[in-house]
Formats: sequence, structure tokens, C-alpha cells
Amino acid sequence: MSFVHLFRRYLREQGLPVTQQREAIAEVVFASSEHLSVEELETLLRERGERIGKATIYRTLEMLVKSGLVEEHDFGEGFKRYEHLFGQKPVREHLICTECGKVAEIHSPELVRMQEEAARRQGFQPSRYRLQIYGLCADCQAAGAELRWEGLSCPIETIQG
Amino acid sequence: MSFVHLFRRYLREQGLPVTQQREAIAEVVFASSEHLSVEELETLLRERGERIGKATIYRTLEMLVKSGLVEEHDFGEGFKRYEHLFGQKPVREHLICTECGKVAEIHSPELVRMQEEAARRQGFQPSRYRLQIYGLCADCQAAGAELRWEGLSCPIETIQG
DNA sequence: GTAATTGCAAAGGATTTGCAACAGT
DNA sequence: ACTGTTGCAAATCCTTTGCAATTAC
Repeated sequence: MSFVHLFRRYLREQGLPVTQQREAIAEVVFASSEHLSVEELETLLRERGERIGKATIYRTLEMLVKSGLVEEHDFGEGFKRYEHLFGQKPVREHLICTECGKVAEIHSPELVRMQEEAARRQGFQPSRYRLQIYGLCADCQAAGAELRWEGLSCPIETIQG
Repeated sequence: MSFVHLFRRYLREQGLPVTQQREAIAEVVFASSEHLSVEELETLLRERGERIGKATIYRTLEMLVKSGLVEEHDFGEGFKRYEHLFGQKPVREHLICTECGKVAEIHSPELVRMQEEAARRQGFQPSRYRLQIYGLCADCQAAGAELRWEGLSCPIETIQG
């Protein structure tokens, strides 16, 4: 696993021990292309025969995030999810279906460029960003779901126009 | 407070009682142009002489969000913040300083348009969105702060291609 | 009057922390 | 050897929930 190697390098640079647990956690995180919750991570580790305490998982994820190799997400589920930044999809733009909870990704370099510009225009030096678009996925639209504005009509045009 | 009126209307439409507590909470939320936490909201209410339980605050905020008049934010602080959607700034694009925690806003209609397009291109019907850009604000740059990539060099260019 | 809300305190769920035993350098 | 980690359980933080007393309609 070449990405695990990057984490090992990071640990050494920081003078921190490279432990079995840290390697196992990094391997599972880098092997998955999903947005993993701590719960899911624990299950995957157990399936691999590793029995690692939750505290260690949290502590290692914190390091992975600090190292810049992994990113933390919050999709409003009440817990965090983690995703490594290497390999297939260097994307952090998410489409979140308010009906079924499915998360899809967008990849739009122009969007990224425009965001950076907008930030710089305000004297801000951007390092990373996160875009979440809520709405209905194609399937739920087909299934006849309605956007949930239970209240006053308040579509995107009104709010953001 | 004209916005409180909208909330009253929403409650009546839903056949729900308009209580003193609900009005007081709505007044404070609509009177502020900040991103309020429940803690802050409670303090503001107490300063106004209102003594309202946290449970009621949470329950009322849930309704305000459902009504479409208020939006919930999560800046990764471990708790939520709430912001009403009317009045001054119809914006939900945030610049978050990783050094001092300050939150600034962007307003960029082209960005909004481009995001909607990107979503629609994938068959997604967007309703609302949220953009968070992390980095250094102008002040912290001036104060000599460095972007906190404590680990491997991993700037925005590398990650986002 | 009736049905819904309030507020307290207790429960809940995710994450963190203290500390003795243990592993990495 | 020495410093830092692990893992458990307890603690913590935000948020939700149960229920008797209260309020809106």
C-alpha cells in the first residue's frame, strides 16, 4: 500500500512511533474509496482480524487528518466520515440527496478555480474547501419525491438569487 | 419584527400553537445577523429577560429550519449554528480561518449558477447548498501565520488538480 | 376543555480523556 | 531504558426524549 507509506513517512518526520494499529487503520482507510465512519472503520478492521479500540481509531484519524492525507466530512448525520485524498477521485464536492441520503460527487475544475478566485478576492488564502449541495437525486425524482420545503415556498432562486 | 410574522404564519398553516417561547426565540434569531449557537441564543434570551429551557430552543429551531426561514450550519466546532435567511445577506458561502476561527462570507452569483449547473448535469435537482473554504484570513496572513499543513506538503493545487 | 407545549432531568450518541499496562525507537 | 501508545472505562459535550405541569386555541 503505497499511501500507507506516506503516513509512515509523516509519523517519522514528526518523531512519532509507527505502531501496528496506526498502520492497520491507515491501510483500511487508504484501501477504501468510500466516506468511512468510525463505526464502519471498526467493522472493517474487525473483519480483517484486527481488534483495535475506538479511542485509538479516533486518535489515529486525527493524525491522518493533520497529515493532510485524509479529510474529515460531516454530512449532518450526527457523526463524521473520513476519506483519503489520493487515488481515484480528488474531489470534495458532494451532492447529498435529502430523500434517500445518497452522496454523489462532482468534479469540476472550473468550479474549483472560481472558488479560489472568490476567496483570494477577499484577501483570503485558501487551503481546502468543501461544497455540499442538497437536493433530490435522479432516482428519488423519478420516484416522485418532492423537495421538502414543508413551509413557505422558499426555493433556491429566492434564497440565492 | 416582520420576519417573526412569517414564522407565525408558518405555525398557523401547520395548525401549531404560537407560544411566547416560540416568538421570543424567533425574534432573537431574526434580530441577529450572526451564526448563532444554541448556547449563544440561550444567553441572548436570558439577557432579554426570557428564561427558556434548552429543549424548547432545540425544538423551536427545528421548526424554524423546517419552515425554510432559518438554516443550520456546521463549522466543525462540535455543535450547530443557526442563521436566518432574510434581511441583509442571502449567502451561504463561508471562508473559515483555520488560525483564528473567523468566518467571512462570499457572495458570488456566478459561483451559484455554476454549482447548480454542475448538479443538474448529474440529474440532481438542487435545493440548497453550502460552501466552506478553509484557509488563512488576511489578518492572520499579515500576522505571519502559516497554513497548517503540519505534514507532507499538500497544498490546494496538489489535492484538487 | 382538549390537545399541544414547556421544562426539567434523565437518556442518548459521538467523541475525548485519565491512567495503568504495553510497544516502538 | 525511555517516551509515547494502547485500550478500557469513565467523563464530556451536544442533542433528544419522557413526563407531569402548564398554556394556547
